[in-house]
Amino acid sequence: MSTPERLIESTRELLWERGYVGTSPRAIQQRAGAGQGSMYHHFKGKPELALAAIRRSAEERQALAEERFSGPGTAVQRVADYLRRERDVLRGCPIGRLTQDPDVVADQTLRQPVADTFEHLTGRLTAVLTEGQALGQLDPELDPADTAATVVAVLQGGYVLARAADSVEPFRRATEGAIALLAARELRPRR
Amino acid sequence: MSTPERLIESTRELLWERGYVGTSPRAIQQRAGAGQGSMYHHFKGKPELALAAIRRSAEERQALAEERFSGPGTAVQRVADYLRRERDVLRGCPIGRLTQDPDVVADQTLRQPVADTFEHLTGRLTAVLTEGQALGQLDPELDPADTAATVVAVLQGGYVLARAADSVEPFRRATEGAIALLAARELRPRR
DNA sequence: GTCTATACTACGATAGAC
DNA sequence: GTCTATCGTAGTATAGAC
Repeated sequence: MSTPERLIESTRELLWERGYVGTSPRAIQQRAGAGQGSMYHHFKGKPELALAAIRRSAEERQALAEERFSGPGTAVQRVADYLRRERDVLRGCPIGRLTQDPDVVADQTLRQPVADTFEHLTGRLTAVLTEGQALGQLDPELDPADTAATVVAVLQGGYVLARAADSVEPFRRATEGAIALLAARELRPRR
Repeated sequence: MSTPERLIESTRELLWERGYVGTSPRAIQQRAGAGQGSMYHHFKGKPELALAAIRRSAEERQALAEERFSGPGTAVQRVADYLRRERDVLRGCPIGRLTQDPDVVADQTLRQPVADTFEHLTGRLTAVLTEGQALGQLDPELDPADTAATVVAVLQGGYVLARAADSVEPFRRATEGAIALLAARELRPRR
């Protein structure tokens, strides 16, 4: 891997683990096996490097979600698949994490990819739910956009609860609870 | 207010705004209007001060939640009241925020009050839902513990979405979506 | 109790040699 | 492109005077 590439990847890992304030240029260089001068040759500084890292993580996250949304099954099944996807729950969400970083949230440029990711996620979920209603799988009374936001929030909140408890159990409960609530709104296929 | 008191309050504010890594003894002293020597006279250092601050915020949070849970109304109404409580959404949750701080999560002593808060919250919500079932207000098929975790997660995730979007709108959608899902499980009173 | 002085490390970056 | 030197500021604390 090239040096800029290694720097970006190291930054991604560190942002995930320690956030923006907790990530120093020094730490990035060490993890990337690059020197001081090397880093500042390829990037203007910490903010520029962080932006590259955040953008990449955001794209990755959106692609990962897409895999599940475009899978087989009814609307509820696809949402359930998304919520049950294998996740490294205790590590938390590399994107959601950044919302707790005042320096990221305060900087329009750094916040944008984070905002985009959640908008994209919510939008795709809304589409899945709307489609489910159109196919007669799902109660038409359900508000797709609100419900989509609920699903994404359960996921993000599940990470929070899991890290607080140092256990995946609350995450599992939260997601299964949401799936059950959603499943209750499924319609029987009329034949 | 006494000096130790002012130091704790300043630490609470800073932990909320900037997290553990982002909060320096210097900043605490300045906000509290206390000198270097003064702070180290009353507290051994940053971790001890943080512990006092986190404990206080955790207690405050639990008390605030209790107000809603012990209010009037059906189970669903009380949960809805809790979710709709006035909140400074864009500031985020002072407790949930700490789960993104690796130094807090890694330290058993600092993490404990955070874990306690969410356990207490989930436990009380579980009780409210169980009571609702016992009173015939709520579908007995609903799993109270899972659903309680879902509700707390929606709240925490709602903060994340709101901060990402720099808008309270996703928070509102997520909570209203959850309330609607829950309301659909209410039973009509038989008379 | 509070203040000032002092200490050492890390942060975040620039300069200039190679 | 990468390295080393250097820089000024902040982090986190201790020591000792008042």
